[in-house]
Amino acid sequence: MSVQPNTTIAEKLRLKSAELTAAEHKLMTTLFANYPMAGLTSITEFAREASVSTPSVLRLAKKLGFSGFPKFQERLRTELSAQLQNPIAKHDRWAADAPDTHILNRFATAAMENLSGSLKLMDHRSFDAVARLLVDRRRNIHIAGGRITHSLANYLATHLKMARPRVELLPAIPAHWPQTLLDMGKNDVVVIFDIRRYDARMLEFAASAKDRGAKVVLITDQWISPIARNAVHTLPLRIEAPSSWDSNIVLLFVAEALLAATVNASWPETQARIRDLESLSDPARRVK
Amino acid sequence: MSVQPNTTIAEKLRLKSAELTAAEHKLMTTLFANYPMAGLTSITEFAREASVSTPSVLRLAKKLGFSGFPKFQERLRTELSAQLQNPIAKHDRWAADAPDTHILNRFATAAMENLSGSLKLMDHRSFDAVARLLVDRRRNIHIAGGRITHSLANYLATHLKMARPRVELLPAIPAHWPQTLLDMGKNDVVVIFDIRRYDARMLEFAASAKDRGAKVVLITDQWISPIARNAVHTLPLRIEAPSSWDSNIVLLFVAEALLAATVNASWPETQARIRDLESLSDPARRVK
DNA sequence: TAATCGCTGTCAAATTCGTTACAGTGTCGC
DNA sequence: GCGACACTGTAACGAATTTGACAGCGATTA
Repeated sequence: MSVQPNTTIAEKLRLKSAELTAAEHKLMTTLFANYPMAGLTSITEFAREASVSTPSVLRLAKKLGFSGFPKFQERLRTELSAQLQNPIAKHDRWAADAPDTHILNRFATAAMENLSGSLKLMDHRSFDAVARLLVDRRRNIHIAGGRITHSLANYLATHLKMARPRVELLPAIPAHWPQTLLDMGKNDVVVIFDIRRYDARMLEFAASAKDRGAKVVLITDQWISPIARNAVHTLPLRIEAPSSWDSNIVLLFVAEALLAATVNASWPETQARIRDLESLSDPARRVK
Repeated sequence: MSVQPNTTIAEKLRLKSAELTAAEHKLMTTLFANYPMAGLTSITEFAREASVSTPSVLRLAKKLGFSGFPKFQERLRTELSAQLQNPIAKHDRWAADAPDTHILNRFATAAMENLSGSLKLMDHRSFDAVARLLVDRRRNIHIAGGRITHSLANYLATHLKMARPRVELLPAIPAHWPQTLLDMGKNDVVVIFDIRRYDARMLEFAASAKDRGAKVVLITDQWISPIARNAVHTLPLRIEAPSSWDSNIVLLFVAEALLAATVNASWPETQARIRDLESLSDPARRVK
């Protein structure tokens, strides 16, 4: 049996520590003193830190089964980034008694990773700035989505309409967009969902909206839609999924978080508005 | 005033993000996607990872105030080892430098809990059974949602239509439902999203559908809609959120997972269908 | 005591990396 | 339109790294 591919370098070193030479022991202790950062500098520095020669480092790397020092370093990096990943990903069994390979579990893992990845990617200041735009009741809000994301735009629009006036969903059909552009000015905010493959017509729409003074807010994926050039705020998200499509869960996450932030920021008005809405849809008031 | 020695590279990037060029933005998102490990490889690899040229990396490093790439890297390493020493910083994996009380973090925590809670609640055998119904191309699929969940029903319907024929979204307006019921028989499947406050008319609709022999699939919350009495499969989910509304993220999660399961189970046909669809929407084929 | 063996460092070749200079590309303002 | 400008990639250079070859050193054994 040869080297286990999944054992960490620390474990390998401990296992082999009996067979290590003096210089190699020095390297080991140096590495453990500041694991694994000590091994992430150049081979020269690592050697100097341990007061041995560079070839000794190389020999150690080879003894552990690596073809060279860069490979050794690559493994250290991989280990570390795995360790830095959200510990939640180390799930203690998701769906009860379903195997880890079950689509539910694979999707759940992907969703968690997308979520934590998106939070790292996103700037919370931009998020707050967008929320402020949505709270401002003097502004007209337009929500737009492409072929895939139109339902999400719809979701955001539906809920935002409950919280405040002057919210419109951009029609799904591009032929109807000019009517919306017609009245657009610097009091308007356009929230656009655009993920790959990016929609060329949506880009034109965003450019026109910007030309007319509207503020464009873009919610996109990690590869960033070209609309970003026309946007005042861009929220990039991770959307990878174990399927032939991307996952739009994080888009909904951001939509809901924006809604919550908007509602929180103007709770008294919103509460009154919702009461009003409910009384209007109360059957007791309807004509029999 | 010059560069603050104690600001992290992440903060610097966020502060300067407005002044960054397109290539630099790519680098930033790449770095954040795997922070800070992505920056600890060679300048060449980092550039390739972000699909930009090596000089662009160098320019970014200089823009942030470093004399060269190695200095930039050194800072990343210093940050990382500081973070590794200090276990409190381990929480920084979520929204960078935003407080734990920030709505983004609170919402993310809720989403994660809802997700893992839902997986425990749900029976994966029911899930598989639902997926099998959706795969069967002889059946007619109807997707229905209430006031809040109609966008999600729309999402599922839109995507399912790409994967297979005979998929219809139930209109939002109850007055149109009888037309759908008219032709419903035991070959029909009705997928209903229903979360609290449960929709009385949707319950009537489900009962009628069942009476006519259709199989009703219910996606609901943990308190379980009364429609469950008429459903052959019920998928209960957790939907609590730190806001005045519930969170529908897990509903979308189940919708996407069902889609993925459906597509996986009939990949050859689906793939052919999607190719066909794309050739139809190819502009080159359109009448000029 | 001498010879062998294994370990370690020095040195230099080869490779990779980091950097600079320059040219092409697109964009904005006049 | 048409310069001016900023941005980006290519190419070439110099610098640093990585690696292999070799020789010195010490320990162990005959």
